[in-house]
Amino acid sequence: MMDKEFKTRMKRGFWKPEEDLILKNCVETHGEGNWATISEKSGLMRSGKSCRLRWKNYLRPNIKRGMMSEDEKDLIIRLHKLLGNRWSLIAGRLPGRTDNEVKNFWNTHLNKRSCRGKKKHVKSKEANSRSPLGKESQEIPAETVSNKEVAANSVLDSWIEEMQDFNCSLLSPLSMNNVPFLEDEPFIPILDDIVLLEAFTSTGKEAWNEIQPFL
DNA sequence: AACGCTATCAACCGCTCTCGC
DNA sequence: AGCGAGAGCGGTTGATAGCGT
Repeated sequence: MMDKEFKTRMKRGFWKPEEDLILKNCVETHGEGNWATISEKSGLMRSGKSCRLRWKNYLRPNIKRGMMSEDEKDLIIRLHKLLGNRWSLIAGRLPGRTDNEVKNFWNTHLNKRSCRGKKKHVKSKEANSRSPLGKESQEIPAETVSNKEVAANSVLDSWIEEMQDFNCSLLSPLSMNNVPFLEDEPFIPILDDIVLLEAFTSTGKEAWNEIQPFL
């Protein structure tokens, strides 16, 4: 266990390449998950949390860096629609992508769609709020939506429509209170992760066949 | 060229969850 | 069953690169 003094001496901020190397070696030695041990034994003066984050987001094998592909973007939009801000769950569907990366990508590239346009009219510090999630409720003025955005929205809309049709017969046990399945978040955990993946990679009817045994 | 503004992303914070005792 | 410690998650912050004026 770490004492108070040790905690206050913890190093913070950006990681150096040599620190990455030490952490990598330590994870190989002590195993992924023993972050308190790794933090102490590495001598990096980094908290277990910090070590875990660095490993998970940058040093772990098979991390994919760079631009998101169109497929990945599409999947993020779809999954976010269903799961909300459950970044780790969404990232789990994108091989090589981390929750932090997906979250940043959503907040910068995808979520900005909903607040663009307003910036054309309101150029103030308020418009550049550091709280991107708060922009979610803002409306897109029709005249500022580009063709690309229209296309992206139409893909999403068609998918939502498909899912809504599909949900006509897919109601949660709470449907007695007229709560539609997809809007009822507490029901989602009933669906196994793998089944959710299947639901996204197949058509509605196929997904229903996959899900049914679990209900 | 200089300055201010904006976008991006790595990292931290605080809360919740899980597990062992 | 209750408690504490550690791990995990989502929200937020801060540094900085890039762009526009």
